Amino acid sequence: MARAPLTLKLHNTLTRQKDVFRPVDPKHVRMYVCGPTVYDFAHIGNARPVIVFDVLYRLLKRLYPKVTYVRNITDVDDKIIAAAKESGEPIGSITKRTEQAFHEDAKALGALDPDVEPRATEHIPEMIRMIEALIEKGHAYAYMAEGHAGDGHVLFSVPSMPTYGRLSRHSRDELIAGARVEVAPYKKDPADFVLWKPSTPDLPGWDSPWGRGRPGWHIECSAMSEKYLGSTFDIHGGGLDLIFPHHENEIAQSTCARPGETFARVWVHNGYLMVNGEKMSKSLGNFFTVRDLLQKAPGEVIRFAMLATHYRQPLNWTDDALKQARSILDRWYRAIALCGPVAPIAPALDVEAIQAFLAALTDDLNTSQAIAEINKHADMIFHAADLTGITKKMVNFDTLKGRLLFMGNMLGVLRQDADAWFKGVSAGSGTAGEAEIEALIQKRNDARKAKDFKEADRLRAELVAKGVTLEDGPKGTTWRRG
RNA sequence: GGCGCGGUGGCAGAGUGGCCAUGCAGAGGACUGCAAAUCCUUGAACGUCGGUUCGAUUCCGGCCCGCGCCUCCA
Repeated sequence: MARAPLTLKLHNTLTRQKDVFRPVDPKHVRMYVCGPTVYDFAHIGNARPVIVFDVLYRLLKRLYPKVTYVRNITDVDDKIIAAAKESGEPIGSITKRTEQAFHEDAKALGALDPDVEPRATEHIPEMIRMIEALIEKGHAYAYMAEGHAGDGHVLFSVPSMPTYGRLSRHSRDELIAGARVEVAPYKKDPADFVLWKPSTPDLPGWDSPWGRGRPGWHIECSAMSEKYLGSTFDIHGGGLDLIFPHHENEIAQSTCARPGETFARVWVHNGYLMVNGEKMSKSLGNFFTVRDLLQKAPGEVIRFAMLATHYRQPLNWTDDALKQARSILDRWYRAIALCGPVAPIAPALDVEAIQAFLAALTDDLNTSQAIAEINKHADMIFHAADLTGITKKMVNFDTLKGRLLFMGNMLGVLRQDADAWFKGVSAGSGTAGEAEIEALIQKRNDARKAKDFKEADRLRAELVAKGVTLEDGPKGTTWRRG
């Protein structure tokens, strides 16, 4: 069979269209994604990019020999300071605890670890050096006026960069016209933004040429992406809401500090997570955390619900979406179980089912289409399992199973044993012990043998009440939770 | 005010200039003591008004509706 070439296409926010992805170095693809600010538990809006870029990471690893994925931890920020002030908990304790919680959540959602996870506080010298380079090149200025408000600020000079605003398609003039904030007196231009700000003795701070202070919000990503990926790299990702000002300002910092470099070539942004038709965000207060959700559903179900919608579409989070995610995963696990305990065979990638699946994923990460392809393949297994006699003997179930697992794993699901999936105690399932369940089933089967169907149905009802569903098959009775 | 996104069958949600999404739910049948699962069959959609076209849900324009960014946010 002719193997169709797999060309990855990604929607690039810079061009606002799907472009063929051409890495700077096809032997080594480099990607940076904005990670969490560690001051509070991750909500599911934060979880979306974690999952989306994890799928992209898995796909890139499949397509290229080497991938370096960097996701930062922002552990110095005014929101963290505010949280510490409010609760009285020391900053170091908040950031450490929250970072750990984030890692637990990411793991529960089936996300692979990034290759590098740099912390902002461990890269202050790199940031200071980049700010110095910007000042040298006339793209930044320090406001030094001892005793005056604003002393010790360093600002990026937006008018010094003619192409400022290309990513978000805002001109400097538009920004100023639409501005709803007062212009700080230490800014030369209303659009200028902070690279470095002074810290009072009670606040986290580092010595710098401009006195004791801390970095502005955007500089860490410029400094850390450069350190680990170089001044020009392939993909920069994050949520839609980071396009402006965060990513716009990163571009300004990085390209002005390193003339001739491109910084990120492709910008990939995931859409918002909505709840009741409104964007979910911490500032609106209409959010729930990944931890809360993990009490209601297994991480795999949450992850799947996230992938059922294309990553650039807004995703309205509902209980029903979770229910649907679970039922599709049930179907797939059922197909796996039907294949039997055979060892799955790693699939040839050029078979049609896999080609169609990969074609969907490489088309700007069309996970919805990819899921449809897996459904078709699951159907094939169900059909095959319904065959009888010689035609059934001709079916190679370990190959079919191998393909299904391959596709599932590309999406980061189907990670467990089918038996564990159906019988394991998980979030949202019943907790009756297996021995107790097996005993009731035995009693029911005795009743069935004695044709005491009234008693058999009573026992079934008892099991249903415990969250157990029975399936009587030719090989006996099997059960599952849910 | 400026910039931008979206409106697909009962629900969720892809996609396409002419034929199929996919899943759930629904209807009928097979199987089953009854179920569950599976199989077979099946109905159902492209906000609105114009334009381009042999033909538009798909391209273009107006309108209506919803949402977002311009300020901290994934």
